[in-house]
Amino acid sequence: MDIQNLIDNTFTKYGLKKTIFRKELFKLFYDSLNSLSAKEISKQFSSSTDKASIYRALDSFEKSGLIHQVPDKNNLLRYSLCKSECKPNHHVHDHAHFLCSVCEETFCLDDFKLPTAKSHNGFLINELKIIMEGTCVSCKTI
Amino acid sequence: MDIQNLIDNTFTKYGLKKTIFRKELFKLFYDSLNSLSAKEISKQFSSSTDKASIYRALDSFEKSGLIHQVPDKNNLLRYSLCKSECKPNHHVHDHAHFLCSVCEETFCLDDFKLPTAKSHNGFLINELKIIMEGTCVSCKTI
DNA sequence: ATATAAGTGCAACCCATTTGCGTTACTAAA
DNA sequence: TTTAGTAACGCAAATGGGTTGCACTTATAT
Repeated sequence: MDIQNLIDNTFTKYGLKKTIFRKELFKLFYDSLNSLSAKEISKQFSSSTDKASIYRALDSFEKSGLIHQVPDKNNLLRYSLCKSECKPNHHVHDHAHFLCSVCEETFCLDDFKLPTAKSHNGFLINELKIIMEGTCVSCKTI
Repeated sequence: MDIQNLIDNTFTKYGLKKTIFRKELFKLFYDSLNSLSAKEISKQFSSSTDKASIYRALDSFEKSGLIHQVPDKNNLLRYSLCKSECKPNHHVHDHAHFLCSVCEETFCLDDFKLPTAKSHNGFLINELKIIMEGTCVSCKTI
């Protein structure tokens, strides 16, 4: 499925209007290797694009299962494109995240799978995250 | 070692002045089962205690290895008392953290140990965190 | 005692994110 | 194709956690 069809299908499916801005925002995530923060997104659009629109679009994309929040070194809201397994209001993320201390990028380590225990000492576990910090492959070799 | 001696020893050791506020702040952590945010701390002191003093105290306690930052559901700065293994500028935290979705408390799961791998697919790992979300023991039984 | 430096309170600031509101522009139904 | 309904928009103002500058206070060492 190419990106235009993907946008058409998903936007229709979840009642998202196909505005120019939202279509381009989705494409930005689609083309991006890593994650994006509101500030980084803002730089990709003209200055007339309001930050409120960006935050609202991110929020509704997340609710539709298109993108998911990833951790950020500076506690910013930061998102990545979801895999196809994600559904509205039910994200499936079984991988660890890596924060690079040098370039401050966040990477999804898709092959680092998370433990699946559902409880520990009486604590009921709904969600489990593994967040690593260190130096990413690219920064290591500079 | 009782708490007064503990305060005397540690404060002296790390050049922290024994002011009334900082001694009471330390005691608050010492007496608290879980973690504390600046806002929660603020409620425990008179309104003349400025938030800047709280943040500065938290910062210097952390640098001295007395408390460590723990994750928070709402991205607030949140701290817990350290175990004795922590040293100034060198925290040793090999346990997972649990965020309760009901009471929003953060718990240290001291017996849930972290993996110790130093690298993954060329990514160099300095630090690894495991953060669980769900329902804590107390909230489960309500 | 006195000097020094850590700690305090106050006010102002920073900056990411949110909210209110009136307007615009998709979309679906007539 | 027109039209009504509503998602999304832009703008401005607010919110709120955290920080900073500065003058004043207080603990501590000599």
